[in-house]
Amino acid sequence: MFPRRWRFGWDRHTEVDLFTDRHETSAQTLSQAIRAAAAEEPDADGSVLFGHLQGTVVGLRYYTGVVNQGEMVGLVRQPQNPYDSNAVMVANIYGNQVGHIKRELAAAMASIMDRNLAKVEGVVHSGTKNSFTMPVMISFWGKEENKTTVTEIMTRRGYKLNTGSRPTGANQKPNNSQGARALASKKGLTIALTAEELKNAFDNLFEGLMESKDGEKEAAKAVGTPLLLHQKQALSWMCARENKSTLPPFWEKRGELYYNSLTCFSAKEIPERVRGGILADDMGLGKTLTTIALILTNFHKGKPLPVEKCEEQASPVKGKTKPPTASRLEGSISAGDRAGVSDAAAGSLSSHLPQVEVISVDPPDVAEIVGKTDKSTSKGKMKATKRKPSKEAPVLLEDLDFAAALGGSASDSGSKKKKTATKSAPTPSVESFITESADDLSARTTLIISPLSVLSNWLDQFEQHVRSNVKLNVYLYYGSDRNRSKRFLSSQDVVITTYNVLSADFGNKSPLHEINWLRVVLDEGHIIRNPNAQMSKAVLGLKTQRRWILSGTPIQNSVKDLWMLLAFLRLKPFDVREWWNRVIQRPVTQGDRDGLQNLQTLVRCITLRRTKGSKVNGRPLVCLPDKTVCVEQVELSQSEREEYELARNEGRSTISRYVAEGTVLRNYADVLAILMRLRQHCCHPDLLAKTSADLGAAATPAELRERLIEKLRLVLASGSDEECSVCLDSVRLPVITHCAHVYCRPCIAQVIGTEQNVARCPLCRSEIKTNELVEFPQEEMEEEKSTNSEKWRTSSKVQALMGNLLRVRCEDSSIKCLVVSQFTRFLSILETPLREHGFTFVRLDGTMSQKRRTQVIQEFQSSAADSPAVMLLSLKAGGVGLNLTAASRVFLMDPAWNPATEEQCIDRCHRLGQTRNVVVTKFIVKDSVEESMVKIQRQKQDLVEKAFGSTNTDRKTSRIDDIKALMEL
DNA sequence: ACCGCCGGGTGCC
DNA sequence: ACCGCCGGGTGCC
Repeated sequence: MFPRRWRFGWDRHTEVDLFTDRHETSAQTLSQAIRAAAAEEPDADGSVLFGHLQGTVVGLRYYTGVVNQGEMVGLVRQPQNPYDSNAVMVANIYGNQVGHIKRELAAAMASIMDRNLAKVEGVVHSGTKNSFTMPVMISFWGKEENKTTVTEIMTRRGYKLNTGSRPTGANQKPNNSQGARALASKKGLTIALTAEELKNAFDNLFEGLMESKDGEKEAAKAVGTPLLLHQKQALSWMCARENKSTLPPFWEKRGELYYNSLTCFSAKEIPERVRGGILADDMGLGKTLTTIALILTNFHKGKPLPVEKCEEQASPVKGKTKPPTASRLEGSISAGDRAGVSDAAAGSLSSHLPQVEVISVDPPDVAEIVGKTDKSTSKGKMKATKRKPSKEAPVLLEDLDFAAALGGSASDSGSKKKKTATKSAPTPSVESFITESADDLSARTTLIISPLSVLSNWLDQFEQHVRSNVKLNVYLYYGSDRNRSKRFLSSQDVVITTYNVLSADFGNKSPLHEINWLRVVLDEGHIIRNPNAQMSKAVLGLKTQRRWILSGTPIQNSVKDLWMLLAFLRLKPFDVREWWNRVIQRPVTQGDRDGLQNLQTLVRCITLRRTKGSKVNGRPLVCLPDKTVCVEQVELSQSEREEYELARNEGRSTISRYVAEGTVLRNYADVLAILMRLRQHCCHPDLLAKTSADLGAAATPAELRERLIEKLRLVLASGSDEECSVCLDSVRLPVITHCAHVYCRPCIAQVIGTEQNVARCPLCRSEIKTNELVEFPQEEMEEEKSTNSEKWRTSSKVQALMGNLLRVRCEDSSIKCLVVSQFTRFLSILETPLREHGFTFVRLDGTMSQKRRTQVIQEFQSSAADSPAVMLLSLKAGGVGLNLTAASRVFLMDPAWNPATEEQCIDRCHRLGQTRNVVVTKFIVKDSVEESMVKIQRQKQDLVEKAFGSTNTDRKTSRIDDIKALMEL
């Protein structure tokens, strides 16, 4: 009798769940259980298929979960099951239980699952209509080293793992490479992608994800800054993603059911929509502004956020001073403001005047509600909790935005005619609406989570882009005295905090995790890519209706990075790691084209990305001012020329000897040093001092090596831009091999890694080992800056630069200049004449701390009268993101091997935000190695443009050719 | 009759 | 479950 009674208990339990909250509790608890199990989900990477076997799902009649033909099911251990501690539950995608695995098999599986020896997965191919049992295909995946153990365990219990090819996924599609190849031969289908193709596919995954049909949308009136065309498109897209109830990718309606074509799962209820997405525009295209516009434009039901308007225009919002009237709100609002964020921002936050008036853009019902709730809360601020949907919801077609929202598409650009709105708003289909009942209209607040470093930027941008007469409640949730009142926070329009604060609060009665947000925005969302990080968990724990990720670089390393983003967006069913792994990650990493195709579809559906180069209707998103590049030939003085020729002849004879011997590559370090010396001669004689270590005759090969490496250290430490012959780009994280060749560490590591036996240097075929690679700081600290002005002397190139700088200053003293060199010591030399001629300047090189860099850039970018006019910039300093738009003249003091490096540098000022025409001057010494370098640069560019097909060997010989050409041999 | 066989009751873990 | 298994009813051909 006992078991029977217990079964009643179990049944009653589920029944109670069904009664109380069908869609929440029962499904939720199970899916939570699965989610919890999935948290331990091992990485699918590197797992191999051990084999598969047919099993049986029993007890179907006790559960409500149904499955379709070909549907993937989850196999979840149930150690607490009172009948059998080995129990394995079978559940569908939504976490609804389907049944159990038959006892004996479950026992075998349990011993494997509990010891984490394999990940066990199920697919149901037939018998889905059965009432009592159904067959299930069970496959075992895990680390290679566990394969025999797993096979043994199963064999011991009488289960044989089949290893032949078989359908692994839904739809009987092969998603492992063997299967794919086997099929390929039969059906002429695709074969697995190569690693190369895969990498390219990732790189391009996010490219060009502009949904062309989305039209544009004007921002609400409260947005003071006019949006650019592409920003209106983004706004339109974002509003549509928040308002329209399009099914998530791979879901389709089949009769009464919603069906997922990848997992073959179907459900009666509409899958939870992703209300939000990834805005992955390039930096500088205005993600922040677009987001601010979204907040103000798309409140509930597609209407603008009800904002109060200040009667008086008195508040000097743009100023840095705190308005005197701020006192009332100050106490509550600015509690955390001062924790290190700019005064200007804090000023704006508390600058709202008490006298308020509802802006009339809102339909009457909303206005009324605002009026009512106004007094119900403290101090005249709006509170949203009492807000309720108005039943009648009068449709005001005068409200273009709203009409557009009704029509399910945004307004045409510029078509402001009311009749357009009326016409283009056909009877809205139920489909295109938010299910209003499911909407919590009481949610008001947008929570923005950002890295600390850009926190102040948000505040600045709110201030800059929100009309100064609009009272937007923005609260900075930061600092030890931050206001943790839920009531207070959820009455704000916007709450901004950092990832660190969020994760510090998490699990600690965090108010942020109890509030029902209207919208959560993750700025630089790619930083939450590690699902195990506390930060990520804290982000996933937030309750919100709409979710956005802003990121210029959504994928940093691999597909894996994407999961966290999809999980945050709650993209069903991939927010559960198992489905993501099974349907996307594993197929993709194994090179399955369908998997990649699915991934692309997935990403495409939720992402908008435009790059600086993107075009809309054939026109670039943003028009940059002109850029002119000119070369200025520099003639060496007689004494300089003599010194140069001396060095050249010496070097030439050495190198021609190497060429004759065919040992150029073996003596590469020496060759580079010779070239370096010549290049330094072209700039300034004093550059040579430290790099002229004499090679001399070395006693032992080891000693020789030592010296070669030392020589290379000097070459690289001087800031020279050298090329890695693996990636053919400028070396990044340079390392020197024992044979004295320079590569990027990742590049050479890959070369060594892919070699089965002994790895050989790509340049000279010497044996190389990882532990023999010599590393050094990217740019070594300059030796004491003893370029004392007494011994200081000029050079032709210095003269040429100074002439230009003086001329520019004479013509227009507001023009700022970048002076760029590969040689940081050259920059030091240049400081003397700059000072002499009264130029204010700053310097940016690789040795500076991140903090100092930002400081310098800020100083330089300032438009203040006493801000620096010149920046001395080391060619490789800073990343690509550097913004130096204050400058409009660029002087490239010396040519780089890699023209792309120069381009990158120029792009730091010729980019979004540049208002002036940019003039670039390259100084090239006539009849010198520099001229030859320019020639080679051009050839390289041609090569790159003609074909990517040049192999490594081609490049190696061309490197020798380069050197011969440089020395005119 | 301490068996075989029949047929009804019953059924996940 | 159109099964297997259990256990009661039954019993030559």
